[in-house]
Amino acid sequence: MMAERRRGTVRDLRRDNRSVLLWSLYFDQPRSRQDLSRTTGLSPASVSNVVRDLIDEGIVIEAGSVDSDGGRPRVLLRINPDHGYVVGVDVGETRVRVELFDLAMTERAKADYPLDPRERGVDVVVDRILAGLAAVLAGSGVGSSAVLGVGVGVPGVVEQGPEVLVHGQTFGWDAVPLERLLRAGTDLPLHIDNGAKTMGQAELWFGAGRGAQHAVVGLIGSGVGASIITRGSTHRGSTSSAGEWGHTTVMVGGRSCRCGSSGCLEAYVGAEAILDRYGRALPGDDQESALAALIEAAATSAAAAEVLDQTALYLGAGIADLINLFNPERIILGGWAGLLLGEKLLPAIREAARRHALRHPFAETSIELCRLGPDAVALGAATLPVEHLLNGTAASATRQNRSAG
Amino acid sequence: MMAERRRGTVRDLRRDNRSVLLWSLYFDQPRSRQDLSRTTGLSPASVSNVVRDLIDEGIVIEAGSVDSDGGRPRVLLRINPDHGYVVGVDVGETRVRVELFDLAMTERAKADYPLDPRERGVDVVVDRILAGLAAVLAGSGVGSSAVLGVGVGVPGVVEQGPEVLVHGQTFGWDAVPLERLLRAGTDLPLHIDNGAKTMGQAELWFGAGRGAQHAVVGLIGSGVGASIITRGSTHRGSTSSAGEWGHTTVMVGGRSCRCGSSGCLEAYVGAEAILDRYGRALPGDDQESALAALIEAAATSAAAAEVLDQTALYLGAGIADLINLFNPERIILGGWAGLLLGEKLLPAIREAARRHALRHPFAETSIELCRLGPDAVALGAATLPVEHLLNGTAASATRQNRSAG
DNA sequence: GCGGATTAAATCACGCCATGAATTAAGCCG
DNA sequence: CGGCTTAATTCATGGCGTGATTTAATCCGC
Repeated sequence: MMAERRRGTVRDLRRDNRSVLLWSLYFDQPRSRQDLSRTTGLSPASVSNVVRDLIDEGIVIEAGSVDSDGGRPRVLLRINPDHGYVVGVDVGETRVRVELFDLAMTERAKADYPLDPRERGVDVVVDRILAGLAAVLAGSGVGSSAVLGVGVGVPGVVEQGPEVLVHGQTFGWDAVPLERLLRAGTDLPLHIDNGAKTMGQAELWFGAGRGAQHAVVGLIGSGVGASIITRGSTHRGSTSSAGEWGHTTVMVGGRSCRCGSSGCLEAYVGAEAILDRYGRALPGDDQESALAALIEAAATSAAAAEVLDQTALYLGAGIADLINLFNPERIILGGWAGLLLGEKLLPAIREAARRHALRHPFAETSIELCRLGPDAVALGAATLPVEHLLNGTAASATRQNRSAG
Repeated sequence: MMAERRRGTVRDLRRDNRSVLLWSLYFDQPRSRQDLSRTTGLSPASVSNVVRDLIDEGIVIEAGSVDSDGGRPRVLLRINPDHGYVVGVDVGETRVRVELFDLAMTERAKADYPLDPRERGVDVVVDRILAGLAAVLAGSGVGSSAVLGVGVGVPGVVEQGPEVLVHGQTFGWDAVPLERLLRAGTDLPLHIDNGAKTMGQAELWFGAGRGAQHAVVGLIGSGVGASIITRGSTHRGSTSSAGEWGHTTVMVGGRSCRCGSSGCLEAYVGAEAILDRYGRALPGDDQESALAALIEAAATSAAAAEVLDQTALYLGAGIADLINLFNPERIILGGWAGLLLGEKLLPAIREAARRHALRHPFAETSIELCRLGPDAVALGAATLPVEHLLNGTAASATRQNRSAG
């Protein structure tokens, strides 16, 4: 049942080498066999052998050749974007979004369902997801058998045990067996993860985190979360709940937080907290436009400017904590509120972080903004099945199970 | 030069399997081949083959057999404690300690040199280390060629680049090439690391952290540091300075810290800070006895009790931050001050951590005290060459270089 | 337009590996 | 002292990566 990743046999060696080649190619296309041999350390002979298999399977295709001056031209290789398709689902606080991508992560179809805050029941969300799945398949003309898997990003903690359980505080979900519930409506491989983590992975693969081994993607919306990347992959901790940056304490005995504690970072720099600290009416009927208005007002209102100054101070301290503890190469700030704040306050945030972090690790860390838009949650969710394809884990096995089941 | 860890060839596969067997055996001795086959997943045939090599090399020896009722008895295997020896060095703030162990980590010799705070120059420390090395070799009768390597735990950040550099704030060291300097006096393999990290590794291997995949070892002395273990090994970050727990901000705009920032955890729960916060004269001419006296006084003095209550509060908040960010299985509290405080305050610390951490990850985390004494820094440093032996990296290569040089 | 030079890629022979099956070793028990 | 049982080794087999060799595909100079 459990796809125990075996090691130790000579066959696993091949799978690993194959995986190394696929990863290398996926993030640097197109490339020649020679080039792959150099960067992976595998011999040209092995690259040839493995690539032949990959071409036979249709994962890799030849893509023209590069001119030479006096020798056989190098044939360029790339991942076949149409070898398979992946679906990413973003279960957000106000909507369920489903997107279908090819392997080059080009969007091929999209479906969007608003989610009434009063009806965040599991069954409603499951319905939306399955409806969206059917819609993107129909809309793109992609057959179900061509889909490698479905990634789902959800709010709350996702416990990756023998049965995947979702604990979503904001949704009132407690130990919801989302995978099992979705299984009733689809037999595609499912990958469920926390939305902040999928968004972090999207930034890591395609955004501001490209190439980083150690990074933290901080997400500021109404609340505050983070995705922590160590050694090139997302840190989950012992029960998959790592990355709760928003509830680290930056002020012992400070403002009370909706989590029940006090002095949490989220109680100062979350959008809700910022607006609450300002304490006056602002134009805009939602948090997003209200925060934009507050930032606008800071040019003329001392009170607004003061709130933003404080926000930069606390946020800088929170970032400094990440730098001191993790020593990352990069801190990437995102989320809708993070981007709004970052555009205006990034210099102030950097300065506050500098003051609160140790000199040496701070000097080695760059603080940047996310490069991908709010769709990054779905995009990141869609990378989950791709990750399995590149690793050579389960993908084909699950496919077999599926056709056998 | 650089011992690039190769992968991909069928030979590396053998090295990996060998390593798996060695690790498995090292932490669960003695065991039969059968047992090893079961727990590692390797076939009995492979275990036999690899073990034969290991016995030929002298790393593993047979150690009796287990009675059977009606079958050939299982032969028990264990690591040969005398296959080689390792040296651990603890460069502390007030002394240099050098210890020699066999592979079972039984201490075979020890040398101790006080370090005058006025003479913490690099040359003095190097002299002490080399003198201690000579002393433990002489004292144990172990020949230099039988030593697998020397681990050195130092205060400050250790940058593991092409040349190992030590940045020690308390010692006034800036980019000190300690390895190169020691190399002038010995040709043994050297492994240099931060003292908090070596101590963390000692607790992970032999103390309160045994078996944990994710843990944080928090060390409280005059200052505050930590060793963060993720996926079973120490997290170093991009420039090896990760784990600076003491300088995370628990109180924006709070007490100023010797690092130049303010509101650092260390400015509240470091021994120096605690004594400073109490602000009255205490019996005892050093921090250690003064802190003990303060804890003693808390039984009768409301002011002393108040200081300790506050300490537990801040420390609990700091621990909660670790829990929220890392979601570890265990938090292990150590350092001389950490142990003093922990003995009295552990319930209060746990309660403060509970209040500041999210419910779910807190419930999955145990908060304990270190089990090893203050010698753990040297012990942990000595595990560094053992780690290389178990991994099959460099050890033999370095040995060859040595005899060739 | 054609051979030689040049570089890329595929093929081949070899050595090494893990493994299931078969075999040998080493003890119990009646 | 033979069966019986279990541990450990040995053997034959199929895979694998690799350096050396061969084939493929281009350019260049004449």
